[in-house]
Amino acid sequence: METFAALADPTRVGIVEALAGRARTVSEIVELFDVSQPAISRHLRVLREAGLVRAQVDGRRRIYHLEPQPLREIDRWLERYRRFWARKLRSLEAHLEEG
Amino acid sequence: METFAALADPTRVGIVEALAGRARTVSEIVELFDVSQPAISRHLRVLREAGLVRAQVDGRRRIYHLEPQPLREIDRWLERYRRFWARKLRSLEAHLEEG
DNA sequence: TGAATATATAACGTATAGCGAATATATTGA
DNA sequence: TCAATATATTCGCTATACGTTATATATTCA
Repeated sequence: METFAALADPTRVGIVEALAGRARTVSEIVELFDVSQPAISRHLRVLREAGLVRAQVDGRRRIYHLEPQPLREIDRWLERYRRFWARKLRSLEAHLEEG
Repeated sequence: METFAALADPTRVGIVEALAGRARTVSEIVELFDVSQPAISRHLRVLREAGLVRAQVDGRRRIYHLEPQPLREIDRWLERYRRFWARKLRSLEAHLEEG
């Protein structure tokens, strides 16, 4: 899953979180982080290639939007593991009742 | 989230998936992939440090188990984004009805 | 005890990631 | 048209990731 690699960098996770609030231009995103504009553009490229964001061209600006599909795929991947923590919770409960 | 970085490598995702079936020794895991035993041990270390697996010592063997907690944190992180794809689905439905 | 087994670590090479500075490419507006 | 603005790309650097081979550390068992 390329999505995990795209989210492996904390700045990129921050960008995704910022775009969850609302769409933003590159300049707006640059203001949020303590890295240069080229570095942000590179992060945006990685996110774009992973399908996590989309750029809407508006004159000389690019308005970046969140694309939830890859996150949804992670959600589906996690399905298999939900029973694991359900089991953990049950055994924790059993332990508490017993103690 | 360190978990994303731990899952950024396909071999490590494969190990997590294998351990979802059942706990396994290092040798068993090595058999599943086309990389050397030291490479697997390194991947296991990354997964261990991210809290995704736990090693139970059994003589000279280590039995690796899945630890679901970090995956559960991803699940909770995704919570915020669920409304995004719900919205997308609604607008898709609206589009279909209209068309 | 000593050979075999299971796993981890060390050492080293190469590829890739991430950064800033400089530069290229559009686009806007005076 | 030309300067300013917005963004992307290139370049060069350093750090880190991942792989293999070699080796270290336990542990088992004949």
